[in-house]
Amino acid sequence: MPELPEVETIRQDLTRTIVGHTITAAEAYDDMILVNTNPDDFAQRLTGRIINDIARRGKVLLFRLSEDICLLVHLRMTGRLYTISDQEALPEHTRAALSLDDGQRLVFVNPRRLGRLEIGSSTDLGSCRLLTNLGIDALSPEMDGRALEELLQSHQIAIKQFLLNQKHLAGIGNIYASEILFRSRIHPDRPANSLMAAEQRKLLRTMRRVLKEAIDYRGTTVSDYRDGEGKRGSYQSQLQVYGREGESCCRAGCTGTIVRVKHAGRSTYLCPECQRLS
DNA sequence: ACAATTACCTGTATGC
DNA sequence: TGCATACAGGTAATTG
Repeated sequence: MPELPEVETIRQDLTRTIVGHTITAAEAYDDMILVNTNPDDFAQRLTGRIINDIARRGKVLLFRLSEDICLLVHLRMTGRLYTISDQEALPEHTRAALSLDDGQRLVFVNPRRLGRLEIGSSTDLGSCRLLTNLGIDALSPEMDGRALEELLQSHQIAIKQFLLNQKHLAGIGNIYASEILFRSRIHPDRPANSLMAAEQRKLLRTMRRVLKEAIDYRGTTVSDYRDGEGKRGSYQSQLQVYGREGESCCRAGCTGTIVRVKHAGRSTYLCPECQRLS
């Protein structure tokens, strides 16, 4: 569920609330969500560690702990990561929980069990499974016009699917792919390597603007997403095409109607008037 | 190497 | 109400 803006919002929230604290207990209740570890090892390696800082790469959160331990978290479709009080009952579908020295508890809630927690070494992040095949972060300064052009020119796959592939650039998911292409006025079926230089520049500018705006709005809550305190985001109010099939295009002077199509089984929303194939 | 398809899970909404 | 089906913001594995 969460894409770059949602994961970044959680990172900012948790940086404020849990960095500097010590983990006093760590429990995992579901083997399936663990990568390169098991419940006993999970408890043993995390207990007593101090949370030094929280980083993000694409949709992956990295909790850098004392002793060079790094806890990596990918929320996939329905994962939530937020703090509660250790006086509260664990929420339904809690798959793991970290108790902290100040009475907070960080819970990983994941109904569909597609999310993943991995324990790695801060000095050897390259060997972490959650980071393999991850391209440059979409908001990194390294993802500039030259880097994007380089990536686009070697692929003729539809631009929608190109944007969703995390090995090209990391962080964009199904909601923001539709929003970014609509605001760039690029048809989602356009081959990646067919974009003109002006379109490439527009795509890059729009991508940065939309992702940053969504972070300012604390992410998009269509259904499951919650921030680091368990609260909803608000960027859903700003969505211009996603989930708006049958509604009128919002662009001034356009009389088009938003349609929904499929790419690799996933919904794509667009305005056929604003986003032409030819 | 690239692209397309399938599989992994479970909760919710929809239609009959 | 019960049941079948479709769908969901993600990625990995498999196949061509």
